[in-house]
Amino acid sequence: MRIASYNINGIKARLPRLLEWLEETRPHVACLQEIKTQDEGFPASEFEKLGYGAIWHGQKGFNGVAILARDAQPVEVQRGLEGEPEDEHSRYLEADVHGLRVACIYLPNGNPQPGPKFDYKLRWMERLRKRAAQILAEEVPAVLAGDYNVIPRDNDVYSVRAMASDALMQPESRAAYRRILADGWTDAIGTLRPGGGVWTYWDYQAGAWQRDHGFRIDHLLLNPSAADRLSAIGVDKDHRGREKASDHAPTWVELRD
DNA sequence: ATGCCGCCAGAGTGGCGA
Repeated sequence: MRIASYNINGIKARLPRLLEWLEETRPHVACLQEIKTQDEGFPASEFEKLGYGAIWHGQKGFNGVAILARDAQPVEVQRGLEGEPEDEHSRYLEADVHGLRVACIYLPNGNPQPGPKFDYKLRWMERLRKRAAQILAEEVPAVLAGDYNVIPRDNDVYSVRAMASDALMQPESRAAYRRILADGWTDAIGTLRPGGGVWTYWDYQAGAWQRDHGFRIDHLLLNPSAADRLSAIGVDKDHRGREKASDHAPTWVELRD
């Protein structure tokens, strides 16, 4: 079973590319981030035509997450994270589907740092950690998939120096990420590719794609029962190189049945 | 040092977020 995470950077602008990717790769579950649409604008019928059920948590203009499932309807468990009732960003959606608990995550970027956006990022990570701990206690196979906006290690970025002051690789961001892992989550790609060099994002600017100036910020975290079933990981890198592509590439894990 | 892109308001372009 393949579970993919894909920051699509606008579902309206990306729809042909997204449908093409679904048809070509047929993931069992696809977690989408940055759909950038209100709930009314979500093109559920387009996914239905391809045999995908969906749930979504939209927002006007930016953010927004969705979970698609092949030949199944995800059963929503939670939307949003507890801890800040005034936080209206649509960044978290959780469902049961295909015998798994799946969370779709769009973690705050946090730039510029230092500043209120960075503080929000760190608070959001602690709120996520609390929810993740509750999921661990349920002991169902679980995957936390999304755009974490965290570069976990120095070998997950094309240039440490170029990104040194970025919120994505500040020590505080990395420490918060490591705390989640230390609770019992396995970073699937980090674990199967300890040497690094796997990118999931290439900026639109500065010819980053052509120069292969990328980094790894899209992660799939597995609880122990899911990690026991991990058989492969991958990045659908060729989709990043197509016309009108997202700046992220689809990133996935394969779990044994 | 800079290079892009999607979305919004509101009808040009500029602002925001990334």
